Amino acid sequence: MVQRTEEAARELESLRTFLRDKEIALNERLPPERELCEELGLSRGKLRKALAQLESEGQIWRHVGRGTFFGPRPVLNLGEVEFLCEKCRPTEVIEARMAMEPQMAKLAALHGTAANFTEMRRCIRLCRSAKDWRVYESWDNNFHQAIAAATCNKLLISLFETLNTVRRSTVWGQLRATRLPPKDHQSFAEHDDIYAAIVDRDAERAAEAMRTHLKSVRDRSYAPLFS
Amino acid sequence: MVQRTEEAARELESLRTFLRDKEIALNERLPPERELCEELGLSRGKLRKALAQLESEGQIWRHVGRGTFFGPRPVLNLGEVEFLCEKCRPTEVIEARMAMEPQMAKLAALHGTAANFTEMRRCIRLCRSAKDWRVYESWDNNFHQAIAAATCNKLLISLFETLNTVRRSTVWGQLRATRLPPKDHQSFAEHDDIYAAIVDRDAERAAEAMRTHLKSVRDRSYAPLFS
DNA sequence: GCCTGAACCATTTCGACATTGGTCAAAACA
DNA sequence: TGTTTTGACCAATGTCGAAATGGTTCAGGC
Repeated sequence: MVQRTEEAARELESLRTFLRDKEIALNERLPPERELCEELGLSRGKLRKALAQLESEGQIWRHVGRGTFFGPRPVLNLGEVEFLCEKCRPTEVIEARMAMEPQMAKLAALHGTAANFTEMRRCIRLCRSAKDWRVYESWDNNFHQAIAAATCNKLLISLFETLNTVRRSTVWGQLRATRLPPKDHQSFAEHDDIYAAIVDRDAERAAEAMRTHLKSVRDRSYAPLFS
Repeated sequence: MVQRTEEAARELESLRTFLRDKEIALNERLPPERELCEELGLSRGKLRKALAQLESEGQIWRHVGRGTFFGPRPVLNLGEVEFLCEKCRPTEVIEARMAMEPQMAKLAALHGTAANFTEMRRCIRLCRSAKDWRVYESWDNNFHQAIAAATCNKLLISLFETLNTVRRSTVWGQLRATRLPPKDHQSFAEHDDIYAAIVDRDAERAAEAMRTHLKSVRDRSYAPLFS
């Protein structure tokens, strides 16, 4: 039994080193499974197990007929989002978030289920334990997405996914340029406040906590521009 | 000169009667220009002039490589919107509107330009003068879209277009079933209030007026269900 | 019992070709 | 001379079939 898990771990590691060495870019498609089998000297079954592990970690995503891709799964059709990304100034993104997210926090406090709260806790926990700014960003994203899910309103969820995708692309562009520090203790406390208000079913407090958080994010993001 | 305009008018009328007699459905593609030329016995130039007139009236829309279509131009990719229309309950649509539109009214009060205000006035005027519930709905839509445009935030505008398209489809379904009266004096006054607050640059009052309007719409739409 | 390899499936991508609205210039017409 | 028609061309889109891809199943082998 130990033999088997050890072997699986080695296969997983060989896949990870492949991604690192080949310097696969974000959203880039990696070779089809059948080619990767030969390249890594694995059977397709073994390879698929390793890929499944990476997928569960959110490192890659797969789609029948399209391929396997590096990075988080895009939630929406890329065409429109690319269009929006090009046309939007970063200030527009934060303005849109400040318009939408406090209202969604309200609805999350009103309609959220226990499962939604569990997911929020998970995101907060993994946000805190992130050793890398990239992983932190990912779980921060998931936290806000979890709040959207808690509204139990499919239309709002879909709208927020679009907003979030645009946000992610612009933020990532910023991060690559400015190399922000990966850990941000202020955001941790603010996330806690938002979560507490939602679980308490206190809609107004949830909206206010979200507003405070977004203001804080905005000031931190754009303060360097004026200093 | 009179001869020529008379002739153009006759060609335009023959095209209108064609649309009526063939009972072209909403969003249906009508025959390509080259076929229509033969069918109506017009040269392509004449036909295109008549088509341009209908397009300027908003009756049809055209796109290179796709064709000419009956009805208002869809503002977004239909695939996602159709998906959302099927999956959304009407209560979700009004909930999403109550979350987004008051915030957008705020931003419209802050960032709106004179051109935006002129467009809002036009929509309000044409809303009042509408003799048909279908036309009324159309200009009501345009009014809310004008408010979105006044935020000067391309991302929010795009998000609202999606919301508005979903709303339109569900509202149209309702209307066809329940045959609501086309004129609604309460909405007229509410539109005026929203417009006045935005022009006064009073963000909070604009949001409150929008909230009042949406509550009123919600109560009128769903009151019949509980009576 | 488990792994392997191959085959098969549903979905998607890609390329070649036909179609369509937009445009222009020469021909035909008045 | 001025206008309209006609045909041709262009860029963008739809169409359709072949190839590619992830997901699944199953017989064969260790």
